[in-house]
Amino acid sequence: MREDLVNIIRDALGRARSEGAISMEAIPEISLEIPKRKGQGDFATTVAMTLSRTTGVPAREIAEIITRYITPLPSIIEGVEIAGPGFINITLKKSFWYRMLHEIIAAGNDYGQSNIGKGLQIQVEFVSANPTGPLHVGHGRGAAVGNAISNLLERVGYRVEREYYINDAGNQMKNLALSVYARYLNMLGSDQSFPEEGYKGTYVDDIARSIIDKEGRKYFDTPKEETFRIFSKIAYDQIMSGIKEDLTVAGIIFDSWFSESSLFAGKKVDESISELRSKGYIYEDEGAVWFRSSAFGDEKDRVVRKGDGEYTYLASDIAYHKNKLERGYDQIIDIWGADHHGYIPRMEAAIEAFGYPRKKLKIILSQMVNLVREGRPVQMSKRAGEFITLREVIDEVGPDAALYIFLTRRPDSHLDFDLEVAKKASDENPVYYIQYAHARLASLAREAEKRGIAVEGSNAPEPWNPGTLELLELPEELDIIKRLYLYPDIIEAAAEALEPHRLTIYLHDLSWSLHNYYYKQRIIDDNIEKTKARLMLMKTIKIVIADALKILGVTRPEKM
RNA sequence: GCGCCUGUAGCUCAAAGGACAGAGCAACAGCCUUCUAAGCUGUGGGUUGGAGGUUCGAGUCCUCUCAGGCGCGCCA
Repeated sequence: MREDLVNIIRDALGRARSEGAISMEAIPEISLEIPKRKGQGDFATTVAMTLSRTTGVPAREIAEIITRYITPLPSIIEGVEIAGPGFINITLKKSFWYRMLHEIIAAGNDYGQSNIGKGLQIQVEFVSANPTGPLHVGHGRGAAVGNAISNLLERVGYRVEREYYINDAGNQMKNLALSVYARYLNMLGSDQSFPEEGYKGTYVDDIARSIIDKEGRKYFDTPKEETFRIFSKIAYDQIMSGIKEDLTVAGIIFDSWFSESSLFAGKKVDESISELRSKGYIYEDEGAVWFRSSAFGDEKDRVVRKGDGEYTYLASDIAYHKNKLERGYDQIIDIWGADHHGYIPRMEAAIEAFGYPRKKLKIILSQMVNLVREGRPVQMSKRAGEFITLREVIDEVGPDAALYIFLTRRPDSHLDFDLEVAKKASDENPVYYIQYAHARLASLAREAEKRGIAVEGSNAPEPWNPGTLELLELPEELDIIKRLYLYPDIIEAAAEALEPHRLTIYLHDLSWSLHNYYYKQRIIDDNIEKTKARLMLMKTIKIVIADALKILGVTRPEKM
C-alpha cells in the first residue's frame, strides 16, 4: 500500500519532469514517513525538500508542482497539502482505513508477521554467564534483550537459534572447586585457608554443605587431584541447574547449550590456531603464541597461548566462533555485557582472519544495570561475594516487571533498576499499564460473550458484514485503526535495528489509545451493529498487544 | 594516558537527518450508581552538558571540550 503511494508520487514527478515543469537528472528515492502530529496527514514525503538542493528551486515551489501533478486524486487519497518547509502531506480516505482494518482482522493472529528474513538462519548467543555463580541482574538484562531480539527476528521470517555458551574450562572452574573445597574443609573443622582468587558467595557454602549432607567427611582425607575433579563437577552441576532454573522462571528458553570444554576435547582450539597459523596470523614471541589481530584493526596483537602452555580465553573463543561460522548461519549475533566491549576488535579480527566478512558477526552490548532501592544504590561487592542475584530480583518484583523494565530502554543505555518501583503494583510500573489494557480487553470480551454478542472464542459467531466497520466513525476509532496499521512496520524496524524497546514504546501508545477510548466510549450498548464493530476493533487491539507482549517475553493476563 | 558507551523536563527514558524535542513518574487540580480507577482528563516544567562545523533542515552526522560509567592481563 505504501508502495502505491510512493508510485503515485513517483508518477507525478515523472510527468512533471517530462513536461518540463521540474528539471532534474533522475527521480530521487521517495521517502514516505508517518507524521508525528495530527493535522499533518496520514503520510508525508520530504521529496520536495530533497529536490530543492539539487535543482535550486525552493522546496515549497517543487511541492506545489508535485501536488498539481498528483491531481486528479487517486481513489484512496482524500487530500494533499503542502506544509511547513515543503512537506507534502497526504490524507487517505476513511474507506481505505476500514479496508485496512478488515485486512488486519482477516490476518488475525498472524498479523505483524512478515518475511523480510526470507528464512535466513540467524544464531543469537546470549547470557553465556560463567558457571561459577548464579546469574546477576546484568545477565538478566542480556537474557531479556537476547530473548526479545530472537523473537522479533523470528516474527519477521528468520530462522533463529538461541544458544548459551558455557565457559566450563580454564582456571575459573579450578578456582570454583578450590573454593568449595576450602569451605568444605572449614565446615568440617579444618583451618584450611581460602584461596586468594576464590569465589566467596554464599552459594559456595551451600554447595559445600550439600556435599557434607550427602557424603559427610568422605573427601576430608582423599587425594586432592581426585577430590577437585569431583568437587568441580558437583559445583558445576549445581550452578548450571540453578542458572537454568532462573532462566526458566524468567521464561527464557535456549535451543542449544554449547560447552567450551567440548572445544578442547575435540581439539577444536588446536585446529583453529593451526588454521590461523597457516594463514600467517599466528606467531611466537617471548615464549607465548600471538594472534595478529592488529592486521584487522585491533590496537595490538593478542596472546592465544600463554608461556605455560595454557590457552587463553581468547583462543577458545576464536575456536567457538570458527565453529559458529562453519555451522553456516547467515548471521551471527552475540549479546555481551558492556564490560566486554574491549573484546570486539579482536573477535571481529578473528572473523576476518578466517576469511568471513566482518558483518557476519554483530555484537550487541547490553549495558550495566545499577540496582537501586528507593533511589539509593544497593551496595554490592563481587569480591566479598555480596551481590543480589537475578533470582532474588525476580522473586521480589516478578519476571514480567523485570523483563519489561530491561526492555523499555535501549540495550546500550545505562540503567538504574529501582527495586521498589519495579515491585509496586502502581502507576509507576510501566508493565501494568500494558497488561491492564490486555486484561481489560479480555474482560470486555467476557462481558460481551455473557450478553451473547461474542466476537471471540471458539464458538463465536462471526458477526462480519461488510458495512459494520464503517460504523467506527469517531476520531479515536480511526486513530486506533491507524495505530494498528503501524504494527508490522514497528516489528520490522525493531527487528532490523535489533532494538526491542521500540516495541515497548509502541505498546505504550497503543495501550493509551485503548484506555482513553474505553473511558470515553461505552463499547457494549444497545446498538448491536455498532457494538459488534467496536468489539471487532477491541479484539484486534488485544491480538496486537498479546503478540507484542509475547515477543517481549511478558505474560498476557486475562484478568488483573 | 588511550579506547568504547552514555549525557535530553525534578527523576527514569523516547525521538529512520525533518514540522512546535515527546512519554511515564513525581508535583498540582479534577473524574468511579455505567463493560476492570493497576484507568482517564487538565496544569506547570527544556539554551537536548558546552563550543564550533556540515546541511534547505542537527538531539541525531563531523571536530574539539566537560562530566559519568566501563574497558585497556600471557584473567575469564
